[in-house]
Amino acid sequence: MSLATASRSISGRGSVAPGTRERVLATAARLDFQPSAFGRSLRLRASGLVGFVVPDVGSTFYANALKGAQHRLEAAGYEVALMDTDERPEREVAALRALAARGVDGIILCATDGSGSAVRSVRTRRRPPIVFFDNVVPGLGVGSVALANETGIRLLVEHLANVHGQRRVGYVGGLETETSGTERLAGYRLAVAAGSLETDEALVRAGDWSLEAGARETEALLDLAVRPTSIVYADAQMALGGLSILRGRGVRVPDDVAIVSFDDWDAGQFLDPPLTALARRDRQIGDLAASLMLRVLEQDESDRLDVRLPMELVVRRSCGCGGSGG
Amino acid sequence: MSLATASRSISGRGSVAPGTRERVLATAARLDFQPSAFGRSLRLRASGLVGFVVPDVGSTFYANALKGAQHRLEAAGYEVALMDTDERPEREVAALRALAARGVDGIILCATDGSGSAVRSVRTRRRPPIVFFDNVVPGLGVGSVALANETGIRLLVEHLANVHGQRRVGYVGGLETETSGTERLAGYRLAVAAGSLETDEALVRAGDWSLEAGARETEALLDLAVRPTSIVYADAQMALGGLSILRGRGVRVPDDVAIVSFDDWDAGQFLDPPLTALARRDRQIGDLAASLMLRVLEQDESDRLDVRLPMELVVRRSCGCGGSGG
DNA sequence: GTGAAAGCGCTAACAA
DNA sequence: TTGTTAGCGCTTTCAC
Repeated sequence: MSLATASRSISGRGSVAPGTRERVLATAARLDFQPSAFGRSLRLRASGLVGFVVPDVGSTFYANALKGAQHRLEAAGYEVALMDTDERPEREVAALRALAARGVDGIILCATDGSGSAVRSVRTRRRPPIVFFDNVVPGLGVGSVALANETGIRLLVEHLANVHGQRRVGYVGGLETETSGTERLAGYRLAVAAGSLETDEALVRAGDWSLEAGARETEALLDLAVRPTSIVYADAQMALGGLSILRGRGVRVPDDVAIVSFDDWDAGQFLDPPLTALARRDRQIGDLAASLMLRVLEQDESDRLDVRLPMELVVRRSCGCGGSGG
Repeated sequence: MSLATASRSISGRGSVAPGTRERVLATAARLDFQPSAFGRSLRLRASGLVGFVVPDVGSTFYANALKGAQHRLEAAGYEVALMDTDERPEREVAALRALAARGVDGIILCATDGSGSAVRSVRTRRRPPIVFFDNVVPGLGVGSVALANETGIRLLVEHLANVHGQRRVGYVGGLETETSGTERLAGYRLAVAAGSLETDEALVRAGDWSLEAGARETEALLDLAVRPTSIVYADAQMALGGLSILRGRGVRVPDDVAIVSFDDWDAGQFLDPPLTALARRDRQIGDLAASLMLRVLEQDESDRLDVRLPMELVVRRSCGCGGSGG
């Protein structure tokens, strides 16, 4: 019984007599034999590995997106190689290089550098296909999945304006190096223009998604000669940071200042006051990104696909509604 | 110029004339050459990869532990291969097998199956060293890092008893297939006994760490002929679930029922009421687990090390204290 | 249906 | 210092 037959029996390719195969499988089991991925990948020039690159796995959004992608990919026989860029372009470059060296078959990437210069700067011999998610670099990669950032923020602003008659709405944004940041900002501006709300550039603050930034920028907003009567936060972390400042300063929410935020999450309903926010399907975005990748890997599809996931407004009390949660 | 010289120049091992090396490096850069990890690992019989296996990356605790481990390992030139078991022993087995096939140099494992039968059932030819974290299988592996579960819960119960005069304290526990579950339960029983509190088995409920379990078991506690006057939750998710039930039933917290919980996290202070809980250093546990792993991988240390991270009580208002947060 | 042999990309031992 | 060679574990022609 030769090496070749053993290989055929275990991999299932090629033809082997049923009896022989059984014998091979039995001894393999007895010897705790597992084919080495190295030899296999080396020979096959494919690793069965898909890279997944995010700015921060510590964020539940990315962690859950990862889970979604992992599930889908594992079902298709792939494993995922995770890289965390810490929101730093240099680390993004390093991650991309490392994944290429590891021979991944594809990369699902949340770009930290929206201009795409990080991605473009990485020159490697093998260039695995890239699916962007959350932060998209236009024109690059074989597809993308992202949230409907712009319409999401518009939903928020329009709710404040139309339902609560808000005219002076502040905005605490995320990083503008990321499309999730620029698109949300664009959504704010569009909504403000469309609703003829007050357009004061002092109302528009740039944060970096963090609790601290939320606190800092909220303070800036409160220190304005004329305060906003409501604030839109581009993510939940910053809303939390803002909430702590508002509370610390004795500002009543929503009576003095109403607040709403982009991300929703489990605990939103338990805050004081319960937070009006946009719900997203964390896992779905990862799942979709994985599906796009598999489409390329398995079906060889080459037409690019760009998916946008709609957001749903979850009304609670921080916007001024009397609603649920209490 | 031969293959060997090129290899030596790039890997930095062996001696090469400075001029030659420079020339090699230059052309390598020009050709975007990267050594293939497959060939390298195959030859070296080492992958530079460490597996990291958790029950749920979606949980911020594990996600941050992962980040901590990743940082430490990357600094030492390793990459991490993440696996998510979804809290299911079969998946733990599958993950362990997959990692072995991928040739990881070591595995950092949060066991889902505290009995260790999952780990033990995995027979592979190469057996990478295992460092346990969070959930430990006693006697297995080369080391472990976990939280001081028992003393942590005691801190909580003792605070309720000594500061707030609580005598009838309910407990909503986690999975008892995990050491984090059994140890926390043990801590509760110890504290109850030590403080001569009411020992009614109906007060002790078993959950599974989830929001839903927290809600369900809290209902059971409220439906008791004689309600507890306070509840200890073994994690924050369940505390959140409990909070929603308490609120829904119009039970005042902390006046009617005081609550405290094991995990603390960013949003704890913004809840209504702010949650008294135990703070942990999420990333530190991952970092430590990685250090233990590196100790084995790099220094060949063979004496096992078992580390317990102390917990710190963060007093807010849900326990009955008048403290900060509002 | 089965076996022999070549080769994927790399490095280490040895020879020059 | 540099080159030659063998072999890590696997799969796949190509004979048989």
